[in-house]
Amino acid sequence: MRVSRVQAAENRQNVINVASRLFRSRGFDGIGLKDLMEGAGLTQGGFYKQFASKEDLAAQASRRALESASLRWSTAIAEHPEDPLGAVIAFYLSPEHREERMDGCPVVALGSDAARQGNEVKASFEAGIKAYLEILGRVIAETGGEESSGKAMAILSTMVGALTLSRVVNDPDLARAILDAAVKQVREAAAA
Amino acid sequence: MRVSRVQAAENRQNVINVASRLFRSRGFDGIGLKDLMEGAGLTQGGFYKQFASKEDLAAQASRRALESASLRWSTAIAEHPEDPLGAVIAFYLSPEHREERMDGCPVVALGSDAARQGNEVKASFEAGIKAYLEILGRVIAETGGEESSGKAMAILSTMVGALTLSRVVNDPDLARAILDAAVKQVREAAAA
DNA sequence: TGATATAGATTACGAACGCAATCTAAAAAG
DNA sequence: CTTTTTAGATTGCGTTCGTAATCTATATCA
Repeated sequence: MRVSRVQAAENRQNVINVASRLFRSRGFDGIGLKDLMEGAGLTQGGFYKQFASKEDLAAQASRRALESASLRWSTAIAEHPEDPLGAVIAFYLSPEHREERMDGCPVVALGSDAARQGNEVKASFEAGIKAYLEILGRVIAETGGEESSGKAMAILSTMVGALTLSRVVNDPDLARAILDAAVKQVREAAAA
Repeated sequence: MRVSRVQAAENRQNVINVASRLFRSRGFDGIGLKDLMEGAGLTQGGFYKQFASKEDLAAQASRRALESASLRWSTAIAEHPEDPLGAVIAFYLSPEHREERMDGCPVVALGSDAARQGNEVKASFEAGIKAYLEILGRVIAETGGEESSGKAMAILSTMVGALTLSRVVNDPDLARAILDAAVKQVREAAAA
């Protein structure tokens, strides 16, 4: 059945939102177009009226996921203006974030997949990473010394790496120790 | 055709070695059993005489990849006993390693895929990560202060995260800046 | 040494699933 | 009312993992 123009646009956005979560939880190759569309309450048939290809959707879903992720950073910071860095660390390097693959950071959930994708997907990630870095750079500029750009890159690296490592080990104690070690190093690096 | 016992064992090892490289370059879901076996000069049919399932092979290939990776660390350190940390950094955080997905660090090449796999695959990663941490811990103990265990975790996080980030962006300058920033932070963290 | 059982490999097959394209019917827009 | 746009069904074709039947050279044992 057909729906109104605004409805169609709404459906399209819904597909992107659903895909941004399903890709994160199962990987780009881990879910097919059929399940993807059904997850949005539609059927596979209409897919190619909305997207050029699966990779097209992957690029758009990646952008959406990264936008929502950096929005989460901004929100956390706005809620704790007295300790912005602590606010970001508190949720990013938490055991909860470790379990929350579907709604968590797309760089960790899809990083190694994204490295194998085409330029469109990478462009989405690049934009999102730049947004992360800008936010981090502002937070650090207030706190510590200079060269906040490079420092932001190093801190983001530590955070992404720690969450990645914590997810690929079985031992929950080791996972937690890695996150804790990262918290400590990020604090020290930001203050230096 | 049937081959000798030692030949069969050799073939088996060869499949694991080939898989450890092909999985890294295309992802666990990015390559099928047919291409995997053909890459080892065999055919798809015999696969289940050697492995219980695709995930079984994934677990064994992951272990093999991580063993070869930490061997590379040890070799680099042995070649530069005067600056072991610098030796590891020099190749791990290099633009060459960024391009070299097929033979590079499996944590970066397969990290987000591995997080979605079962316990066997994760066990392989956990063992490899512990090997990384042990090597790093020894290197740091010589160089800087105490609490080398947590420090090693933080440093490994930074290295894994930086290489991951450098691979998911298109801009080569940004990729390089991220690696350089990580080099700096790792040096400082180790000396602290 | 010679007969036999069997491991290792091959081809073939099946059911499910992948992405993509085409066609249809219907509703919205003009 | 006519044109456009859309959801959805259907179809096509390749590929996926896994199983089964077959073949043959190797181990094993008499």
